[in-house]
Amino acid sequence: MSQRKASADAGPATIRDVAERAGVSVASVSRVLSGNYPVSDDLRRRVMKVVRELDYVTNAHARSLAGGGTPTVAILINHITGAAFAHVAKGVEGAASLRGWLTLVGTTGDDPERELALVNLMRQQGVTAVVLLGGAYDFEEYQLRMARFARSLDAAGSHLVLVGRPPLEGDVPATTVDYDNEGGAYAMASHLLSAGHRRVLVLPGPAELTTAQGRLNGARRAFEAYGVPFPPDMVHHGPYDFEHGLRAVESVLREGSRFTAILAGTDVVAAGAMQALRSAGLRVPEDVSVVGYDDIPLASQLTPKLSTVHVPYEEMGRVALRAVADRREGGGTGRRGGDGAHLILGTHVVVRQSVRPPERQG
Amino acid sequence: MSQRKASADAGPATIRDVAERAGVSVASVSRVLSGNYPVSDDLRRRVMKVVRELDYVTNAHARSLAGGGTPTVAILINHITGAAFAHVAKGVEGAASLRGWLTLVGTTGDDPERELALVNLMRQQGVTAVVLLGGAYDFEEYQLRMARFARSLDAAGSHLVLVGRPPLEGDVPATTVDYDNEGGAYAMASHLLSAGHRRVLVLPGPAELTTAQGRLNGARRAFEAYGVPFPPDMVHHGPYDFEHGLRAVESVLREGSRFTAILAGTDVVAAGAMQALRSAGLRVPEDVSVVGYDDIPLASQLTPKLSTVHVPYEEMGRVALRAVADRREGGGTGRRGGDGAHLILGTHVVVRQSVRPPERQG
DNA sequence: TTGAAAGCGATACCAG
DNA sequence: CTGGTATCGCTTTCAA
Repeated sequence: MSQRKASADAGPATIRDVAERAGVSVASVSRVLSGNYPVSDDLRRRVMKVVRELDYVTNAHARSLAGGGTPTVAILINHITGAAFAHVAKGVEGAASLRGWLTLVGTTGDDPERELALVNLMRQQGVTAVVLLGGAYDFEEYQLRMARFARSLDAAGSHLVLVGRPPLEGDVPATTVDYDNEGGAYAMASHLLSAGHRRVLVLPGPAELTTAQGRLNGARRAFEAYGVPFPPDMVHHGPYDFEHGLRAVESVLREGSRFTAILAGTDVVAAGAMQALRSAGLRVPEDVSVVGYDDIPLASQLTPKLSTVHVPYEEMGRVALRAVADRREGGGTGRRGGDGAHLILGTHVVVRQSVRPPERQG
Repeated sequence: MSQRKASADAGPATIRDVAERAGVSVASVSRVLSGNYPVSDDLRRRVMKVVRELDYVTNAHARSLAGGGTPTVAILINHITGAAFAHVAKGVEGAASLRGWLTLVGTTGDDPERELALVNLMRQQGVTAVVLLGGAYDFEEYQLRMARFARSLDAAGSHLVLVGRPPLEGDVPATTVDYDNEGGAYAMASHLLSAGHRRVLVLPGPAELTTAQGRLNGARRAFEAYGVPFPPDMVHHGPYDFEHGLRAVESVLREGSRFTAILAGTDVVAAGAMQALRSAGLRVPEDVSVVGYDDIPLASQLTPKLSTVHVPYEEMGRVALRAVADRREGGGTGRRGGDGAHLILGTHVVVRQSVRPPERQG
């Protein structure tokens, strides 16, 4: 039963296997593989040969434990489907892999319990940063909850990044990457108003979602600036989905309310709204103008092409990763380019073909 | 300067910190936390109290090294955007987190180099399984390449799962989760043919992509079965995107070729095609019938609603994860429910509103 | 330049 | 039930 010395060991090859077979020390193998230490060409050759023979790869866990380790970002999102998420994720993952970082993904399904569990799980994994994506539900404890996450992660040597969410108040170790949500809505609504629209159906999204609130506020401010009334009965909250846009417009049409334009909370909602209008025999933009928000590919694929607010999702992802990467480089007590930092990217209206002055409508 | 014994240690708390502060052994703390060993209520209470005070979480790397460790699946995909991916990912991630597994995501950007690098990276991470997603480019070395991956991963105690890709030939330790791609195309084409269409424009996708090849073959077989000619000039290859659908139809229209229906390789391509038809003043389905493939949400959001082939993407993700999970449970030398296994899920035509007999067209 | 040995943090086996 | 302790695979001083 003394088959322990056999080369047919169980499990993957270890650094020791490589060392023995190459007739060198484990330290040397480690040095060759890390590449951040001077080694003789001969040694390198011998080691690499064995590495190839054994198809050896370093055990990342052991490496992490010992000090080295691949930096890792974790992206936490409510729902993995949804174009906006995909683009932020693309930005994060792209920037991460560019630096040799790993990307983890977890979904919370709108469940605070799961969110907590995931943050802790990521803490266990020793991730370099945790990126929380997408609008947050504006419950009372949001600030406390996030502050707790931030401190927990910070204490574990990790860092919290909020993307597309409201920043944290006070001295909390977290970075926020946001976009000018309200400004975009203000500009979009202004576009409609300046075209002459006065009766506008507003479908901001879920009432409790911070992004929806911001978009609604932006619109309201624009109306005020134009001195145009903003009747509450023209605002219909609901999920950020096609179905909601469809149903909301159907019901408003059924009630007989008059409107010349629709300001949708997202492009997908706008698509649903357009569908409903079409079914009702109404043309866009001849009879009703429609605008969206997000500028996902769908917007330019609709007929007519949808005028909307461009949100730089992918760039937000890149910026988020860069923020934590820089922070890491800068390391130590140097200027901590991130703590409590609030980066805001711009939004802008993309004018396409779904808006027309009401004079020329119906 | 002797603040080393202070509780304000550097870095996160370790199991030893907890043990000391609770006045118990590290072994006991480990037992309480693992929960898979009998401990007294008193001990548990004391330990948990300290755990909360210190906001302690176990170091996943150390745990993995020592034997325990969270099972992890890695999803490798060409491009992270794209609805089909999102749904498979949802299936995998959902099934994974249900079991407490972690999900890693990496993108290859169609680059074989990066694919290799990622597989190795995952091997280092000691992931339980690597899921390769999406059609593969049918180059000569595909089989060899994948076989190599499979063996590498297998030797490292991991497992390769191919989703939506052709299975591996020979005795290779990999699992394939596929769908009846060709069958779906056959059925879809038959649907068009039985409606009376004879001149059909086919936009299968990229010529080198296995999924596109399968869809094209399915269509061809259907035409043969109906004794209808399948002219090469009615087949236009191109990317799986909106733009391609748009351009292809525009150019065919410009050339003056006649057709009464379009068989698109994906729903997105179909959407582009519909856009081009509309621009040309052609109505769907009155003038031209259009069908897609995939059945992503977009399909039912188009006007008219798109008839297409339903592919159970999310279920494929779930099945893929279940396969590796079962394999793991069954463990050891027991029946290895996975090696070389090839699971094929069904597809079916979803009839909506984009097809009409040609007699009633134009 | 290279080798020997001390941890990194947690698990699990072996005593008590 | 609870406490020591060897061990996992690798990195990194400290010597040679």
